[in-house]
Amino acid sequence: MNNSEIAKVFQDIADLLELKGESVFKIRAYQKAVRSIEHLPVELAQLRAEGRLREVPGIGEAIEKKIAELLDTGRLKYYEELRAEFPEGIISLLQVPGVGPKTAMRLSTELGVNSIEELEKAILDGRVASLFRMGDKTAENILRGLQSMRTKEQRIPIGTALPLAEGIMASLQERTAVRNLTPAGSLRRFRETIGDIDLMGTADDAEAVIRAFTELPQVREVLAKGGTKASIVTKDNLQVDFRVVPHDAFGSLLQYFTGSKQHNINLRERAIRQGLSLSEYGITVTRTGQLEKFATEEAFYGRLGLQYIPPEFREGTNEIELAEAKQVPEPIDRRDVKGDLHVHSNWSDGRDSIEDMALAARALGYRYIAITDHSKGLGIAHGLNEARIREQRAEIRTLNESLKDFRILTGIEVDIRADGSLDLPDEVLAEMDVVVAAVHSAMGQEQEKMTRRIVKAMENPHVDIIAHPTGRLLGVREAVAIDMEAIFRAAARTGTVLEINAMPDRLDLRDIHIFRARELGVKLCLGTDAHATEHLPFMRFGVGIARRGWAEAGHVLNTLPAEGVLAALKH
DNA sequence: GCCGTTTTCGGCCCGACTGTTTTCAGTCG
Repeated sequence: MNNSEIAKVFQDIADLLELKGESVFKIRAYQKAVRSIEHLPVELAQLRAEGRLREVPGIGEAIEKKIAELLDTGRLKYYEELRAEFPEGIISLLQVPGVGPKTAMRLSTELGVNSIEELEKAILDGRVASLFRMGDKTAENILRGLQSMRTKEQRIPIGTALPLAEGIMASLQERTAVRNLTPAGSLRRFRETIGDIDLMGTADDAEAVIRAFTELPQVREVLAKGGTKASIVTKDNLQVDFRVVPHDAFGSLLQYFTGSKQHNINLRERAIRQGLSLSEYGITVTRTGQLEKFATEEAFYGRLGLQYIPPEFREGTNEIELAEAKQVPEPIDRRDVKGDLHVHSNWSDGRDSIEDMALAARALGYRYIAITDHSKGLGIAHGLNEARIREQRAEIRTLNESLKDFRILTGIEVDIRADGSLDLPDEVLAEMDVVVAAVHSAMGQEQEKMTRRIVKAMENPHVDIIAHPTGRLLGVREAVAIDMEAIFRAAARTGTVLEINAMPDRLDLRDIHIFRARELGVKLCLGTDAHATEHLPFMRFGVGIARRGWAEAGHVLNTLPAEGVLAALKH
């Protein structure tokens, strides 16, 4: 079983224990284990083999045993017995906003409702409202939750959410005197998908800013509106929560609403031991009841004796311990990136000329790009054969003579065939500045074959970079079946660079892969896979995901100047 | 069920909102 399957079992256990009315601390322990496992950069099976399961925060004696049982047998007796105590389907009720464990249990025992469909029926015929301590409003609230669950976009990719949030922030800046306007929540932590957009700001006149927010042209519906906060649904069907506080309390507010939940819980547990109590309003000294306010997050963390923790690190792993020891890494910044190593042109399936791509890249402050059009095997993308490759190289040479302070590297995105061989002969690859290799076909191969295929490509001395290593497309296509640990080890062994593809529907490698690859000494690079000039700025998404993988500038090849990149590539 | 620079036992994050209530339980973030 893999990590997400095991996490799912423990999530179910936590839900079932809630229905059962077990100790909230026990439930919280399982939930903590789930979150911990979800963010784990290594498979549990491997940790167990190394005898290191107990090093994972939230995994103790009991959960360690359960993981072992799941890994050995694929089943868990405790889980099966627990499930047998409840009607099938009851857990699904917990997915409905407004329905918690108490309500779910009553719906099941008193009304025999054990599915979303039965719940809807029971609301519509009035049975839910007739329950003791329930009423029309509660029933209606649940119905609304049920409908929003169906109609609302679930989690949307950050590539969609961030521009929408920026549009709203720009409108708000134009119309009001709001200050410190910034995203919070998962958007600020740069998770690859976002549930709701959270915005924070400060103002002298909070009410005026809130009012302007609810009257923005993007607004379709106002869900709630008060003196300091409001929630709206945009015309894109996205919920946006906005909160405004006085300037001097902004630090603690932003910290609180950035989360993650587990990070905040860990932070507060630690604060209690220091005799402090944390909230969005500030830090209270328990002994005196004195509330201290913080205008910045730096000051807030500083008061707790901690180094500042970048939002992308705040997932409740070991970031607080590192901040205590003043050993938080300095994550890569967009300004560190000196060039783009994965760019297409109209020589294959790109839209724009090489010159236009180069000029656009230079305008972004880059010193170089690598033109990596597709190879001939990708007929659908007008892949290049040997003859056209030579023509393209001549054009690049001419352009390089006229471009000042900028260099176009010659390259190719060569197709990795189903058997791991490459689509172009070694002699042709040898003449390139940069060889990027990628899988584009036969993506359904079984894990062992796919892993061997990519490892074989990495063993080719001319292959510098593996592009979008897992092949996933967010919300469209799952990652190919592949043994990532084996890929990382082969990359480290052969000196092959793994790409962090910045295209917002790819973000591949993903955060936990970047984390693990780094640990194993794998070189990384950033590439946008741009097929038009307006794709070049997608670099910021790649940088954001790299930061979530705790990557520093030194881990990423194209923070070097062009000569440095060429010197570091293996061929 | 986890965990420890107070503890191997006795703690365990904090506040807001809502609805159905006469003081609070349930849910959410």
